[in-house]
Amino acid sequence: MRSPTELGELFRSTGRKNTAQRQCIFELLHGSTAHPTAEAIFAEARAKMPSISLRTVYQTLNDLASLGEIQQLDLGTGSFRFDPNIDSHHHLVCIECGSAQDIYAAFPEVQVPPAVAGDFELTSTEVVFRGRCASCRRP
Amino acid sequence: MRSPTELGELFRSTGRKNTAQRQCIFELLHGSTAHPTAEAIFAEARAKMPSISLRTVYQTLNDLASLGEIQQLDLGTGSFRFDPNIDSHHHLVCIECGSAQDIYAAFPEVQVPPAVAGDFELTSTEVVFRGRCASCRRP
DNA sequence: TTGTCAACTAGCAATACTTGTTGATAAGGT
DNA sequence: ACCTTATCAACAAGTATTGCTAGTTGACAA
Ligand SMILES: [Mn+2]
Ligand SMILES: [Mn+2]
Ligand SMILES: [Zn+2]
Ligand SMILES: [Zn+2]
Repeated sequence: MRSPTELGELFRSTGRKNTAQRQCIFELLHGSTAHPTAEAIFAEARAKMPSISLRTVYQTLNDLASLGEIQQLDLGTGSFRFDPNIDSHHHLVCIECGSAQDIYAAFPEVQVPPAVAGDFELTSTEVVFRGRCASCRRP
Repeated sequence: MRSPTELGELFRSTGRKNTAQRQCIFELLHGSTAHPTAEAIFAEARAKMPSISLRTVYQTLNDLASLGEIQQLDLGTGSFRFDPNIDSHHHLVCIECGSAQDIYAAFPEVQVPPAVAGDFELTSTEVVFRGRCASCRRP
């Protein structure tokens, strides 16, 4: 995703408002690699802006996602994860603590078998590796 | 998963009871390839047993899953899908109607990159293809 | 700078899916 | 047939997300 300043301009140019709450969320997301949930972002935002509401966090995340600035991922951990990395990539997810990390690898062999592919209009291919992360293995 | 009769015996031998409601659910799942939700199974079961409760359906599905007779899949469609096919396989999911079909293909090239693999204990690798199915394409 | 107005915020209600609880019931070993 | 206890059905509660609304605020133009 773009810088907080650029996102402010993007929001204004699309008829949205560039509010302090939104800037706060932009800054938290920028450069984050933790794949936070809405609740996690809410907790961080609240530390800087105690009055911010969870509803505003969801609203802003949804706006960013529909503008294509972040990805909303369902990694099977019970709630959506938000990812400022919009490149095509895959994920490694800990089944114990839910932590997720990027896997940058193209898997060109992963294709829908020809027998099925004809009738189906493919839009995305997701690979999720699951297991236990280093810190969950050493207790 | 095994036949409804065998599942009845399995339930009894694991200290569970083989009730009419459970047999009904076993029969609905047996040979099904639709990856139904709990609600879908509830609707079908209710047609045959009007008094069955949704709670009982969830209970039985959870029992089957913990016995390893079915898989509980999160395909990102909002609710769990239940799969009597317990072989290792992947899925093709329609983003419009939510229909899911099996993809039987081994992707041996799909591996966690070595730089990451060392610290991570891998338990499963899931591939989900998303797009629009044949009937959703022709309106 | 200031006025105008649509968009936004916060708080709370509602929804969707799943699990917890409980008195009554019925399966299954003896 | 009896007794024990898992299960049943109904309802309540929990979790994640979205809907609603009255008051507030940012953006744009005069
Ligand atoms: Mn990512
Ligand atoms: Mn399947
Ligand atoms: Zn972990
Ligand atoms: Zn479809």
